[in-house]
Amino acid sequence: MHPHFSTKERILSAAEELFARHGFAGASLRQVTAAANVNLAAVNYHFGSKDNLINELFRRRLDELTARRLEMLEQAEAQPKPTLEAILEAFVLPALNLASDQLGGSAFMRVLARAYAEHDQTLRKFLSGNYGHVLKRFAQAIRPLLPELDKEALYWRLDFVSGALTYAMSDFGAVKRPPGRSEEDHRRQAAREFVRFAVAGLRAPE
Amino acid sequence: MHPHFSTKERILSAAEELFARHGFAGASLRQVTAAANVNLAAVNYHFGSKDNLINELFRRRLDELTARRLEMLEQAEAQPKPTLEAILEAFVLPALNLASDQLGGSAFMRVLARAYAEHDQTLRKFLSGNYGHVLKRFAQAIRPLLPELDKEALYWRLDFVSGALTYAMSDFGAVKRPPGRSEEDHRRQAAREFVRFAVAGLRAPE
DNA sequence: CGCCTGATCAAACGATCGTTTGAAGGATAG
DNA sequence: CTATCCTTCAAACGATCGTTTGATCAGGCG
Repeated sequence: MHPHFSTKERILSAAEELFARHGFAGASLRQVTAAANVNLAAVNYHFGSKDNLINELFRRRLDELTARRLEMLEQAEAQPKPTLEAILEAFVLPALNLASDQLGGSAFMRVLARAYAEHDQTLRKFLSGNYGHVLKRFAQAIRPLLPELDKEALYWRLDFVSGALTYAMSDFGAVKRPPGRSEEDHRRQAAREFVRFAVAGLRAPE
Repeated sequence: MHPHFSTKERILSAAEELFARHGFAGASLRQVTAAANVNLAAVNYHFGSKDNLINELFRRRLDELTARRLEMLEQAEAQPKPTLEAILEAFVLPALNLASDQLGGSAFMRVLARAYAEHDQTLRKFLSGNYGHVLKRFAQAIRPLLPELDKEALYWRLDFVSGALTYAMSDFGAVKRPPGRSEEDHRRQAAREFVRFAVAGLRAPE
């Protein structure tokens, strides 16, 4: 089908789409390998197990996503007067670009939202162990810009922000793309609306 | 185990907890019936199928939740000058009460977050068909209070609000209840923080 | 008592799950 | 050419899935 993509990548892309649609337990390796046009045994040959396939699926996207986020964050902090908007954009824009630019990026965002709902220890441990430092890093960056907010209130609001972002980026919501607008415009609109919303929410008077 | 609870209710409660933890496909009926201390066949006898058990699980909680929300909304609208805060509280407080007061309410909120991630048509159709009118009703109530906001922007922001609420109430977040504070105080604090955040976000200048 | 009805039970149904096996293919190096 | 290594393949493994079956139990009523 796609001879220029390797077996591993075909499996990862098919898994991304099917896990997004049916969940990790709900999509079987037989569905995945059938969609990827590879043999069933290829998953265990290349990835060892289904659990490890899931881990590699996240690693493929998150390594680059967190790198871009921290990169933009440092650029924002390097400015003489860093703004809350710039910091939030450093968090939102890389995710938006992943979701709209890259093939299957939208499916990955839905998979990511599923990961938040997983209380199984294996995946949670993997994600928080490898990527948990990013959220803390952003909290540190935001804190001096909201000195009047006590620590607990800030954490509350950051929780609200990440919840809203995850939800909004996963296409779960009611806002449908109008027929006349391109996918990219739709997502840029979403990012603009989201940053406005989040900045105002974080700045709410105590 | 709980002789004063019927078989149906024991199944519903056990399913709520296990579906919250492992997902709909990830938790088996054998796990559910074992946790509920009932026979495996009891699920198909009382509910017909696993899918219908899931539907009834939502119906048990959502009927009362939406009733309380609409009730509080009408009270807020009956005031001479309805405030955005009062309307949002009508949306938030019943959910928070469910999550903290009722046994298993917290698990139900996590199940609800999972439902948002389900793109399978069966559950989505059931939920939007039975409870989709509530969000529209709240949008109608909020709209005259934010006349400067165009319709699309309002829907965006309401999406963010429900996403933030869903994730915040599902214990996915970082905010844990401090040891010295009662559950009720924690919930009231969460509601206060959330309403402040949401009001400010909704009122963000265009 | 005998009869009926609804609930619960152990057991089994076929289907599907993740994983493993051993053989076959296909390219490269000596 | 043969030998080697990586990959792919069909087939099967035991386990577990949702669902169904038919027997058994308990209680109300004539």
